Amino acid sequence: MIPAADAYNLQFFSSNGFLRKECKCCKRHFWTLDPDRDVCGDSPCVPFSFIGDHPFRRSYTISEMREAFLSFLERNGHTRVQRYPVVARWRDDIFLTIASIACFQPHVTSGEVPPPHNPLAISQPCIRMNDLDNVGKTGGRHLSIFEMMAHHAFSSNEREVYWKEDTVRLHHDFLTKDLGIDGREITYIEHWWEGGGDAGPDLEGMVRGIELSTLVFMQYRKVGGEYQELPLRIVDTGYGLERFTWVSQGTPTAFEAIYGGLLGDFMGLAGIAMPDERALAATTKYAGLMNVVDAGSLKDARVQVAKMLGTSPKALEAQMLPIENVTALLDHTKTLAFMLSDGAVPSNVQAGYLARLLVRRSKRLIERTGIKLPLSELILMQIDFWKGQFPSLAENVDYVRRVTDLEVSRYERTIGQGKALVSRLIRSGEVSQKGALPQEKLIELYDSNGLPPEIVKEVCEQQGVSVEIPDTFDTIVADRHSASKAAVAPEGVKGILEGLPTLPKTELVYYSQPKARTMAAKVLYADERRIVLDRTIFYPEGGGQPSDTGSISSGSRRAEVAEAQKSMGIVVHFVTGGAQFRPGDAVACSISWDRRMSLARHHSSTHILLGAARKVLGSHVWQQGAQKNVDRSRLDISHFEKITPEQQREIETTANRVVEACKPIKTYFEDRNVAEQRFGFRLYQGGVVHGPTIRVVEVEGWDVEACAGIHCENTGEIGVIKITKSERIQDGVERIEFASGEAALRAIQSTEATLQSVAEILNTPIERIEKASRVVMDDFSDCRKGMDRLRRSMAAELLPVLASTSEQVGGARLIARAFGSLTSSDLVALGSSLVASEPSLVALLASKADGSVVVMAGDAAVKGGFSAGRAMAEVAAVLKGKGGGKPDLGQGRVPLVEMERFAEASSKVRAAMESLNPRG
RNA sequence: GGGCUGGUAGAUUAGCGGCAGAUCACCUGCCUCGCACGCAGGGGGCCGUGGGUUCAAAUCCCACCCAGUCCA
Repeated sequence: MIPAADAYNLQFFSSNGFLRKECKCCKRHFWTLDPDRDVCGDSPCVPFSFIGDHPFRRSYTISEMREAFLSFLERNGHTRVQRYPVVARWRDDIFLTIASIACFQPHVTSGEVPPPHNPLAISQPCIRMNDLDNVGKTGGRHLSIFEMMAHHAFSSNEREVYWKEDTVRLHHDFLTKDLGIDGREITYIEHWWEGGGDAGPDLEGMVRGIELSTLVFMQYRKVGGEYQELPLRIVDTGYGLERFTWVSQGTPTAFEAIYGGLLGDFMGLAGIAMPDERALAATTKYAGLMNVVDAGSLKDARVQVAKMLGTSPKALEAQMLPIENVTALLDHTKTLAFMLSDGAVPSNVQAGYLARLLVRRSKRLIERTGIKLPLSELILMQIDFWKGQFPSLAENVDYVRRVTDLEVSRYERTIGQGKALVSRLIRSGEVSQKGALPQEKLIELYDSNGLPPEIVKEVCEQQGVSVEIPDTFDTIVADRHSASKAAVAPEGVKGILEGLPTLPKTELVYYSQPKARTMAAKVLYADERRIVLDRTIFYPEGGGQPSDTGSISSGSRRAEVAEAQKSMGIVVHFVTGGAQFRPGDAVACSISWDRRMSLARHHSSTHILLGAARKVLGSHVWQQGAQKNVDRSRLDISHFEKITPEQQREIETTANRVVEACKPIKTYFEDRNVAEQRFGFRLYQGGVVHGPTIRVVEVEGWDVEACAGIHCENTGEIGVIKITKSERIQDGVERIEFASGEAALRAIQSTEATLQSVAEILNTPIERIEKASRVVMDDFSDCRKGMDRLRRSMAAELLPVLASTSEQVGGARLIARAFGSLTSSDLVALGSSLVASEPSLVALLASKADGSVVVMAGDAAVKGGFSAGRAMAEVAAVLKGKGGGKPDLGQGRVPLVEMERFAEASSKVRAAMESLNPRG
């Protein structure tokens, strides 16, 4: 979209003497106080020029800068807001908090929920993984974690907070008055911003070649290709804390400014000294100038910098590479510290996968830098370094250490197994013949076995096999996946309100009177399968809790309610026989009480179990999903390893203690912002909750969640909770299945019944069932072994007897014999002994017990051209059976009655042997 | 959520329709003062589970379970 011509024509600019210019280099428009300036101020149009010469009044540390910003805004009418988690659990479209505004999407930006304060100021740690490869190579312009300082103002038609003028003024004042930057150093580049479906004009604040801030004015929603006005006009600013700090210090890279002494610590661990500051500064400047994006442009930059310093690119690389690795590691470990402390569980899905990716990259960086400490120690160093500014980081230290160590050992195992796989592949012939590993294999090893190409190359070259890693490796992997991507069929939204007139919202009596079993109401709408009432006690399906069932009646008229659904605040009862009712009818409602109580017990149990799991397994446990039902329910939780039987019992015991304690379960509606402040984001276990008010379910002193479901009023009503099963439904997610109340009793009884019937089968009392089953299994095993031995000895004993019955046929000998009670494998065992002792022998053996026939031929007979398989086929044809095989062995089966004609079969084999050339 | 591998003796694995094998570890004996020693012999397998196809399945097909891995 082309923004309106006056979108950036601010009073602020004109009255303060700003001039609008066009950059002679990139042609973008920008505003400046300097009449002589003709470039926009962004790199690559101008180089970084703050290194060693910063334009601030003084230097700031990270925490000083953060405080300067937040207190400046507080002085200017903003309220400071605490940072949000970096794992964006309130969003279903992104995994990580990627910007400060992400904290308020979608509920605040859509206008549904008021912001916690308006205007507000925040410094939000954000994680972005899209430029991981560049981290460390650009002097700190790319970081996987950074803090976005921001002031946000949300204006509507009812209330104007502030818009462009005040935003730019605030920005300019902060930079000039508080930080002491000369106004002529600052340029504002005109830009159009779009993200997450929203759009608006924005101004980029540039100082000395680096973008310090972005001032976005969100005012459109992009629907299709059209821009529609948003109900809110949102000031979405972003001030890069790390960049502000960096520029204020003028250090060669941002890492000195961000990490201070920690950088030196990491360098010390890697045993390297800081390289020449000139080289560092030059590299950073050039990286900015050349807009390094890939390996190619990095190489170019190196050549340039080397020329400038009068050294060779190789020497420069040798000097720079170690520090690039250390700084990247510094960045990755900080990101991990935040993610893991926020409870991210490394896995193969969602945010967990990003955590896994970072662990693996970091592990490789550790190896390259030669650091001897385990990754978990480095992450703990980060926590130690940052916990003063972010106290919550220190709360999960045990979990962070355990999960990191576990994850690293998993990675080592994967790599170890992968290397063995590569070695086997090399030995397998196909590869060793060519002396090169096909590219297809290289891709497959990565895609299926997680082996990075560099490691494959390393292993291969050690064994003299060449490998070529294609430049487009990542693209090839991506193509592999996009080709096989199945079309996702969007599920049609059930139009439960389809065809209904406009109706008022239903009064939800199940909330105000949760113990009401019956209720009088008035019909507002009725057709054959749907009834809408003015009020209802039927809980509609939602939040993993199924709907109530029951009946709606009036005198002799009665409709059975199979299900209730809610949409737009209206509860629709799905019934049979709804046509009997008319709008205005007074009706009596009645719900199936046993069902309701069972559902409530299971739902309350879910909350109790979640709390118990958190207590037993750790505070990284979050609900990943749940489904309640009348006799079984399940709760999915995030956890990094299989729940052991001991842990399962402990969770069960802990949960039942809460039941026994008869704790009150309070449910109430609360302002969203108030509830968030009091209970934090633990509230959102059940997923995204919409609306300005949320319903809080509080198991006193145990668990608090935003939840719409129907609960018991006291934990004692649950009676008992029995965990029936726990399983791993995916990496990082464990499913706990359980039953509550009477259903729990039934579950226990059913297990007992199974046990009972097993005991009957084993003919033993339950108390001795373990021992008895062990004896049975041992006996079974002994029997198998005994049978094997018997077979072998039988064959050995039959051997001489049978051998003496052989007759000479052509150049070979034949033994043909049908037995009464052998199996097919007995025949094979016997036959193989026979032909082993006499290479010219052909054995035709059959069993009258099961109709199996075996033909075996010794080496000499096979060399002579005899085929046991073909002979078998002929035998099968004669005896109306089926069979075949290889030259040395044929097997088949024929109907038992045909066995009487075994002699015919043997003459057939004899004939086949006679036709052979006796000398082979 | 989607894709791809793989599950065979305690461990690592070969076999990929037709007699379940190897190496290490284990046990016994011999040899050496001893070196992850050498030699001979031995024990140890519901070939992940359940169906199906077949005369015949570790092997092919389907479903499930378990493990690993890549992508969003």
